[in-house]
Amino acid sequence: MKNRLPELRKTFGYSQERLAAKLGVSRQTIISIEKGKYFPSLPLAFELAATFETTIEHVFIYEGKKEEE
Amino acid sequence: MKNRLPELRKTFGYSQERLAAKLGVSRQTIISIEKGKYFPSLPLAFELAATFETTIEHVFIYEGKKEEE
DNA sequence: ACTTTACGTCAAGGTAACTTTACACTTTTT
DNA sequence: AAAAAGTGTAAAGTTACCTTGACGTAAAGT
Repeated sequence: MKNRLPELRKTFGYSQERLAAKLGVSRQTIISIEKGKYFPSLPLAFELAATFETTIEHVFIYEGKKEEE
Repeated sequence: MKNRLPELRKTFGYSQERLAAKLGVSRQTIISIEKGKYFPSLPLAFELAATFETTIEHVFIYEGKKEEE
């Protein structure tokens, strides 16, 4: 799962801290998601997409679980 | 957070059990998500959207952060 | 009537997402 | 040069997601 968070965040002029505050999560959460440590919850993914005025699919690039069944 | 899971699932002719098997999750998980007990993880949301050949935004309707039930 | 299929609840337990706090490094600003 | 802003790591704790298993009900097939 790749994500365009760092680019989008910079485009919108947010620091990690301000973005975290805007979304109501911790800075650690932003860092961890940007670094791919784990996936955001679906609500947080929606909030992120809304913040950057786009879709979840545009922010997060899901490459598939493993192989298709 | 509403979702169109039951309708989409029926449209594609899946029982809860077969859908769960296809996605590699338990039937409980499908039930809980359909009933709105909790939100799916982002990867699972992607898998669901892919299964129903649409977008996450079409399957799940997010109404904002502060929502009860 | 009985078995199967489908949907649902409840409960105990594990793991992943998220939190808080603290510390370290680099770059920018004063 | 010192402070401030921005990014990063790590540890320990809480909560949300997901699991397995048992059980109940009702509809549809033998």
